[in-house]
Amino acid sequence: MTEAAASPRSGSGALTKEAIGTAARRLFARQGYAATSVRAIAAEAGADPALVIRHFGSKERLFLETVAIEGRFDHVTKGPLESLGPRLVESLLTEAPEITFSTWRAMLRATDSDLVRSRLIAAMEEMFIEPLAPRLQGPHPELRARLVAAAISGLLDAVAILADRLILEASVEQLVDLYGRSIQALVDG
Amino acid sequence: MTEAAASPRSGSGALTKEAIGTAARRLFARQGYAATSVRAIAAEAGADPALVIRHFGSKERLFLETVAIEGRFDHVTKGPLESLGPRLVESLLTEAPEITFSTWRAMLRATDSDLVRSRLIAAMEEMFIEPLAPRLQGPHPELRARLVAAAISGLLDAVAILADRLILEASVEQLVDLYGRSIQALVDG
DNA sequence: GTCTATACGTCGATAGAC
DNA sequence: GTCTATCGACGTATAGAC
Repeated sequence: MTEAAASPRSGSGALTKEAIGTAARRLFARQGYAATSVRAIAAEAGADPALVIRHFGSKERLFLETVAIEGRFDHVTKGPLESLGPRLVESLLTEAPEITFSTWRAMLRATDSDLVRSRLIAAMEEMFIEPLAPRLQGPHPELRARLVAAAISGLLDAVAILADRLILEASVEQLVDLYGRSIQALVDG
Repeated sequence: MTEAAASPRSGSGALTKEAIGTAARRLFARQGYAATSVRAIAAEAGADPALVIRHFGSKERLFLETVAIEGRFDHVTKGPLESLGPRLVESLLTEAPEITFSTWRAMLRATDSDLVRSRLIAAMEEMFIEPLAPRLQGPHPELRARLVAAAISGLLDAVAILADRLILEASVEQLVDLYGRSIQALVDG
């Protein structure tokens, strides 16, 4: 009866690991990697700090298992090339944008870690470059695909890291039109 | 004669502060904020760890005083609008790019800190948005200026954070042509 | 197999003696 | 101005109780 937390807690076993994962996901998304301590995650999950390490090995691996990028842009990258730029921007801004933004924010800030950086690079390649590069016409298709990914990174920086008010408050239509057409120039080559 | 470091060290006073600043600049650029300890900076400068805090107040303030963005793009943003995109990209990739990249890397990863984030936002506004927004023709000039800054961020992410090999090994001419024209689409509106 | 208790080494930062 | 001693918090590890 002297417990301080609000989550499941002891008794079951594997439920604790899940509670730790949920707490970690929330805290990492809200405060980032460095500002989130293992002890804070444990407290939020109602578990002992040692259990966090016991279950996940390290704070770094907990982060990787918990803040995975799951963005699915297949339906965009497989669609018609002539409208790919605008559709990419629209998808980014309308399909669960809060999750996309907080994940980008957390991962990018944690790229001090080689493991996190590798994971982010792999995610970008899987989501954008691999599906896109083989489809692009004209010279340097892979380079152009990578520049499309760069442009996406920039938009994510603006909204998720720098929190650019004017961009955040602009209508999706405006951003799709302006930034989407800019990306389309890379797609068209 | 039992000293372990290679820099000035005690005797003078104000020279020590400068030695600490130099060491901090180098270590922050090489390893980033989180991975660089106050003790490591002190060791590199041949000074006592307590002096680092004594002279700069905190690790955070030392970072801000030492890893300032000094990028000067006035000569680009004041030049002819019809070639601004390509000239921005060329300037970014040819004028002391290592310093630009390492500074971007260090600051972006440290945006957990409100102070660092504010400083980065201010630098982006001062370098790109303020000189650009009043000059752009057509609708939503400030929004478009901010999207230009976003595109720049994306290119910096690709080379400085994700270390995209294909982009890093591409010729400046190719990148100026491809990404510069993409940015130019934002400038032209 | 979970979990608790405890500990180790390092961190940023401070207080106070030289 | 500089250094010594120390603080509380951190990530991590382990020994041993349930």
